[in-house]
Amino acid sequence: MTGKDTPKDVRSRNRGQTETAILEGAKALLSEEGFQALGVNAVARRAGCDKQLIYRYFGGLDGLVEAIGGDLASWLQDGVPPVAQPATYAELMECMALAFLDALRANPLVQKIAAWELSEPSPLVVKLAEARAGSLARWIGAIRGDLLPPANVDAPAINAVVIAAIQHLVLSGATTGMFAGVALREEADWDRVRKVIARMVRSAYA
Amino acid sequence: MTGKDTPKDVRSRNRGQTETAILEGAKALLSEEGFQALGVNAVARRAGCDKQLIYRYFGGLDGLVEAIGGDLASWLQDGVPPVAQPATYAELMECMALAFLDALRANPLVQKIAAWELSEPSPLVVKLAEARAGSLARWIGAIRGDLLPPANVDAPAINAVVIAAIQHLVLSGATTGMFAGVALREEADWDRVRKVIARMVRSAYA
DNA sequence: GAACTTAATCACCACCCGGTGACAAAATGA
DNA sequence: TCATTTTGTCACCGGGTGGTGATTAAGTTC
Repeated sequence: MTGKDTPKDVRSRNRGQTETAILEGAKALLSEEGFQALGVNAVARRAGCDKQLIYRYFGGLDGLVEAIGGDLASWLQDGVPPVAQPATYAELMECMALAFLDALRANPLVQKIAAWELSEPSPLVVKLAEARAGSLARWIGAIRGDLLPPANVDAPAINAVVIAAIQHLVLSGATTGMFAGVALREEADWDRVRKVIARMVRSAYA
Repeated sequence: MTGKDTPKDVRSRNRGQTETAILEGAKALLSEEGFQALGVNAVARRAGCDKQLIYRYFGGLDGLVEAIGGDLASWLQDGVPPVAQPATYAELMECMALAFLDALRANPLVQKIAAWELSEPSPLVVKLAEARAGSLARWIGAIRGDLLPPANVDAPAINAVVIAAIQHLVLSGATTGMFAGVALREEADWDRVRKVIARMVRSAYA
């Protein structure tokens, strides 16, 4: 312990470390304040460093957002427990819809990104949209297995409608706590939604 | 024609006129550029007057947004043709859902306001949300007539899910032109969505 | 025509934003 | 020990924003 003691000071002056500090700061800021607050100055303040480093290490906000998109690739695989493989495609999609609802509800970062996509069609955010869509598609493909949808229904469209409804209800619940007169705050409210969605998915594939 | 000719000059220097110019300018700006661009300076530029007048006549942006909300009260009644009264509640809701889809798709102003609600829970925008929700509730109440939903289903929740799906698909279509791998650009794409939604509403109330 | 009210404009403020260049300090290598 | 590269900080610029007097110009009334 002659020269290289106090290892916690080593943490400073470390590029990789500040890179992750910036990235995590940006993700936290986006989660908590929304995309409106995602600026160079705000991220730098949050990460506790100078904004110049954002330009140096990420090439500006664009690159930083792209990095966030990269982290987003597997947000579904992690949180969702391995579902017991159901017998029919209808059961599978019902269970998938409910899992998606809980996963999205527990992930404010993805919520804010989804809201961002609906508000700003800038090319910057299109990258994020593609990342999220790809993650969703991969997730569905992974748990689908060899089950096939009934031949006489438009399964992709049905799934899009179901996912759209879930996404919108979760976003509305997070902001206003209501939608179309239905409360979306307590867990009982969400049980109500779960019941209806399960019923609709089942009957749509019947 | 001694003194009061050139009546087009009279249009200037008229308070009511510039009030509506400001209000219409704000609505147009919101429709075309989104809520991010809705600032005092931008509205004044658009309306062709000084921003001071916004503070004088509306008490700032808040009052102006409130005025927009007031204009929003009857956006559904106007655009929707009087529906031929159907026989069952399921038929009624199916027809209402499709009418809502077209009405929202044709109204970029309401689209932008809906996106605003999902991105910013500020009290300013809550007023707008309430105005929109009230308009929706009144519209449904007006065309419901004496039809009652089946007793064994949670009709409000089902309707909320349907409206949420429609709203989200319309917003996604307007910005990214896709959702969950399903294209939302051509009219054929929307026919696909219409078919699926009609089918799901019908089966949900069966 | 003069006094007064109202509509509209202008000039200005502090503040925050994104972005950049110059500079200090720590590590690295000879 | 000295030179070089890397990491980090600071100061500054132009420009846009929300917000507020002070001022000018057009109607209105007597």
